[in-house]
Parts: sequence; C-alpha cells; structure tokens
Amino acid sequence: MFQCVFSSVLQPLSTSCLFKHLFYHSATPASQKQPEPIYSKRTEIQRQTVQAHSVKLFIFSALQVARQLLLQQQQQQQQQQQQVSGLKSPKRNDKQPALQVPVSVAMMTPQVITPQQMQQILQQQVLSPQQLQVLLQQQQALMLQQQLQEFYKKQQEQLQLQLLQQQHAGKQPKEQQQVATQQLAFQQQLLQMQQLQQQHLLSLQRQGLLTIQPGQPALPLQPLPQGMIPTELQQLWKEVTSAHTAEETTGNNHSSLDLTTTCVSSSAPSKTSLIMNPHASTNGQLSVHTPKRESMSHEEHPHSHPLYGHGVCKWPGCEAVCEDFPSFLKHLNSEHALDDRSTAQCRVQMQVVQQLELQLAKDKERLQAMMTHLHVKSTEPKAAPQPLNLVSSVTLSKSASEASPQSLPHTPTTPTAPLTPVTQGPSVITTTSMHTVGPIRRRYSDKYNVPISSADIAQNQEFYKNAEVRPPFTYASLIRQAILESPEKQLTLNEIYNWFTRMFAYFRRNAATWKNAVRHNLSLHKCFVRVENVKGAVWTVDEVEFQKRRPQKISGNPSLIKNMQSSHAYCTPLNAALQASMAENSIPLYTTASMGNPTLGNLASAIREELNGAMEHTNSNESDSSPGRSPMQAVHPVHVKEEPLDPEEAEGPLSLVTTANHSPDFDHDRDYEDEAVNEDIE
DNA sequence: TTATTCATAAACAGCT
DNA sequence: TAGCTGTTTATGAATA
Repeated sequence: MFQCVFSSVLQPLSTSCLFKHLFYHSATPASQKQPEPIYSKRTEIQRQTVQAHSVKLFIFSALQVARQLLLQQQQQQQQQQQQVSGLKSPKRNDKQPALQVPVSVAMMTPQVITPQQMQQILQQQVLSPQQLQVLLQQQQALMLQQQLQEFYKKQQEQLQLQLLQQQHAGKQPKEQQQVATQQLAFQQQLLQMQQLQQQHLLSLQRQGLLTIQPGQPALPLQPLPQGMIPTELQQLWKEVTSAHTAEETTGNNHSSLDLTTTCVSSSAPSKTSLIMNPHASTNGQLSVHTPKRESMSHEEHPHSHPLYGHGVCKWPGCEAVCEDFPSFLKHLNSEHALDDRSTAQCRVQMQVVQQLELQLAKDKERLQAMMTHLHVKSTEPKAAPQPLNLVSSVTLSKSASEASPQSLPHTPTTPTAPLTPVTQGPSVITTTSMHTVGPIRRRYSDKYNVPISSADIAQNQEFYKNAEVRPPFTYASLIRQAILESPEKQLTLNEIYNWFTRMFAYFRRNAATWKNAVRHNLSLHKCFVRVENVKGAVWTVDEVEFQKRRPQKISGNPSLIKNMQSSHAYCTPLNAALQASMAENSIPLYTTASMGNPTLGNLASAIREELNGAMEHTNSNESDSSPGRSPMQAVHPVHVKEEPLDPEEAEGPLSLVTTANHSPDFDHDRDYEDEAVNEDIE
C-alpha cells in the first residue's frame, strides 16, 4: 500500500491504483481540490502557536504568583512551627528545593514530543498543515498539562507533608488550618483549570475542530478565541487570589493584571506582556535585560534588525509599533528581555522554524517524487511513446552531451531525467486546464510555436477522451495535430471536427463555439493551407509557417533562433504553469509526457530510433494510422542532422533542438496531389 | 507601454 | 432556405 502525498490529503493507495490516483490528481479540477493556502496556514500556525503559548504563559504566571503566595504561607507556617514546637522536618527541606524549580523550566523543556520524535513523525508521513497545527497545539497543551500536573502533584505532596507534620506536632493552630484550607482551595482551583481545559477540549472535539488520537494522553489546548481563556482565567485568578488574605491580594499588584486584554493582540501589542506580580518574578528575571548583544548588532547594522521592520516589532506575536529604531530598541529591551516568557517564545519559535524546515524538506521530497513520477510516467503500462516532439524536424546537436553541468537535470533518482531542468517542460495538464467551465485565457503550450507533442496528447488520451477538461493547447496546435495524425496529413474540416470530438470530451459540448474557432484558426493562420482535391477541400499544415508564428528574440545564428524556438518551448510553458500552480495555492502541477525526457544519451538514441522508424514508416507509404494509434506513428518524416550549436548562444540548457526545415524531402513526403500546395508552401 | 498571440464572437459570402 | 464552409473583423486577455 502506498500513501499518496501529492496533495495534503493523505490517501492510502494500492500499487495498482497509485498511478491512477496520480492521474486523478492531474485530472481533478482545481476547483474541486479545495486548495489550501499553505503559507497562510503556516503563518496561522505560528500565530496560533504564539497565541496558545501566550495563554500558557499567562497560566504559568498565575501559577507562579500562586506558588509564590504558597511559598510565603509555607514560610510563615514554618516560622510558626519553629516558634511553637521547634520541630523541623528534614523531609520538608528535601521537598522544598523541588518546589522551587520554576515551572518555566518545565515549560522550556517540553518532553511531550521531542524534535527528533517530531521529525520521525514527519518522515513517516507528510502531515498536512492542519495536522501540523493540531500536533503543535496538542504538544503545547501537553506541555501545559504536564506543568499543571507537576505543580499539582507537588502541591499535593506538600499538603500531605504538612498534614503529617501537623499531626506529628499534635497541634493545629488556626493559622495552619487556614493555610491548609487555602491550599486545598488552590488545588481545587487547579483542578478547575484543568476541567476548564477539558471542557474546552470537548467543545472543540464536538465542533470537529480537534481530533484526538486514541490513546493519546492529550489535554490539548486549542488556540482559543481571543479573550475567551483570559476571561475564564480571570475568574480563576479571582478565585485563587480570594483564597488568600485580603492584605496579600489588595496590597500588591494583582489588580494590575489586565486579564481582559487578549494575550496576543496586534492592535494592542503592549498588552501582550503580562504585568507580573512582583512576587511572581521570584528570581527577578523579569527585570533583567540583556541588550548588549542586540545593541552590538545594531551598531554594526544601524536601523537594521531582523526583529524590526516597517516600524513594527517583528517579535512573534508582538507587532508593536515603534516609530523609530531607538524606540524599537527600547521596546525590545523592555518587552522582550531575557526572561521566561521570551525564552519560551524563542523556544516556540525554534519549534515553529524546525517544523517549517521539516515540512519544507518534506515538500521538497514530495516534489521530487512528483517529478520522478512524471518522468517515469511514459513507462507506464500504457506504453506511450517517448514525449518527444518529433512532429517537426529534429536536429540533434553535438553539444547535447556537452551541455553545461548546471543545465543538466538534477534528478538522479531516475534514469529518465529530463533534458530540461526539473522545473521546466511543456505542460500537458495544468491547473488552468482543469477548469472546465468557461473559456480559458491562459495558454501554456504552443506559446513558442512549438505545438503539442504527439505523445503529450497520447499519454493523456484516455483522460481527455473521458474528462471534459479543456486541453491546454491552442486551437492551432490541435488542428495541426489532427492533420498530422491523419494518414495523408490532410483533413477536411469535418474530419477535423471529428478529431476534436473524438479526442477530447471537452469539445463534445459548445460545438458552435469551438467549431467557429477552428474555422477561424484555419483561415487566420497561414500555416494551414487549404487544398482542393477530389474529396473537396482539405486542410494541410505548413510547418514553416507554423514555426514562423512567433520568432524569438534571440540574437545570433538564425538557425539557432529557430532551434531555440522549439527548445525554449519545452522550458517556458511549464515554468508558467508552475508559477500558475504556485499562485493557485500550490496545487500540484502535473505534466506527463513532457517531463519524461530521457537522459541525453538515451534521448539521442531514442530520437534517432524514432526518427528512423518514422521515416521508414512514411517512406513505406503505409497508412495504418487509426484514431487510436500512437501519434508517434504519425509524425512527419524528419531529418536527423547534427548541427553545431554554440553554447554561448544557447539560451537554455536544451540541446535537443528542432528545426523548422522545409526540405524538399519534406515536401515530397507530404505527397500532395495538388502541386499548388507546394507552391503555397514555398 | 506596446506589440503579439490567442480565444471568442460575430458578420458575411459562397456553396450544397 | 437551412446548414455548412470559409473569410474577415472586432474585442479582450495574456504575455513578451
């Protein structure tokens, strides 16, 4: 079984169905694929990650404050115990250091999914952005849950220890009872926080926004709507703080915690930083700034900082507006100093970058697989011919094997590496061509006078026959192909119509439109020559005129110019198609034959074999062509000649060049009955 | 910005 | 006369 990762949709496939499925990808209209804005989603992931982390930071800060309060109570309790009984428990001292481990340490060292594990996950299967998002969120939530559980556990142990101590002392002053009561209340509030998270998780699950894998000990904290969790936390915070004495809550800055503001807000970035209780910053980290490194970098590159651009702080989740660079530095040093929050954010950013890098690597791998698939598609059981455009005369340059290294294909995974760079080649099925509704304006092939390859159509023949997908070829190319596929290289208008409807399901509708276009093209283009014969008027193709349709702006050898017209045509259409594909939300781009170019050596021999076969076929004057036959059998007689090619003048890496030869042999083989045809061609 | 190519639509004429 | 065939023109989009 395979799993198709062509798109973000993971779909298990059997070996036999893999190619069909890939072909489905090439055939499915883009409108049905629901393209996913990958980059925007990644940005969204980052945003939500920061958002979730901000929520987590808030909880962390609240816990820190509560922990600090608890510590104070414990200290008071300890002092009271020492005063009363002079008893000092060694166990308590053992426990105390563990309690002093900042929660942020656990936060900064997530052990839920290590980067290595995440990499393994990503290597095992390509995760879609949604899955990555969920995974990331789950990881964040698991981290938070671990922290909560750890803290809760410590609190519980402390409580039990204290109870034991109190029982041991045989005295229970009222204050101790109050402290114990407060601790119990705090534990209950911690439980409430967990329950709230669980409830929110359940609500998300009900909404289908989050899926939890079975057996996963997840307490995922989905990125919450702005202001939702803060409100709940505010209530929780009030409950927590209300458990303490009034002088402890009203005398400090707890009230300054503006929990109504969102933790991450682009509009009010200054509020993103939590106003910490002085007690919360137990180690004073919040007040410690280390701007030296930044300042040094700024001195080297004044007003240039990766975190500063367009007057906005680029710190993840901040976007604070800084009018000038000094103000940004001030903001950076004040809001993003070296503290737990910044460190945690940095770590989150590292994870984000790491995941993006992994995803990028995976996408590259996927692209490679796609390219490989497209390269070897000609070897499918369909046994389609090699995707060489042999319709026109082909000249194989000596320098084919002497192409510059950078021009050589970088696809070592397949022996059928393309002549062109991996991102180049004619487009057979493009995303644009998948739009079956309405006329299309884009054109990917035939843009440089090079018509569709016979193999291009042949390898997608079944697809075009059955799917109402507009072929991405111009009318001229299609007409030319129809004519060239005919045994006598000439067709009546009605036969051209029939070829269109036979070969393309798309042309079985809107006959008036495309037939008019066919007639228009036949009349408009000089490359189509009307010939009167016994059957009436038939249409033939003048290759010279066809190649002349758009001269390339290449200076140098005129023959090279012609050659480049053809060779370049292999490069640009797919480039455009790729760009279009990228523009259209990274919908996979599919080509078939055109990308299955063999290596240079194989290509040369293949060309010669094909050309020789074609010449023999034509010279034998056998008209075995049928509607279903291979288009390669219908190629024109061609000449294989070796022509020096100046590499400096060659614009592209292609050495396979086609010349629009209009040789006497060519005219002879066309075997026109009307001599006027040759005159017209001349 | 300009020129070119292409698709589409439409009008028109000639022929069967 | 209707339909087919062929020519021509116009327009807009895409692209070099």
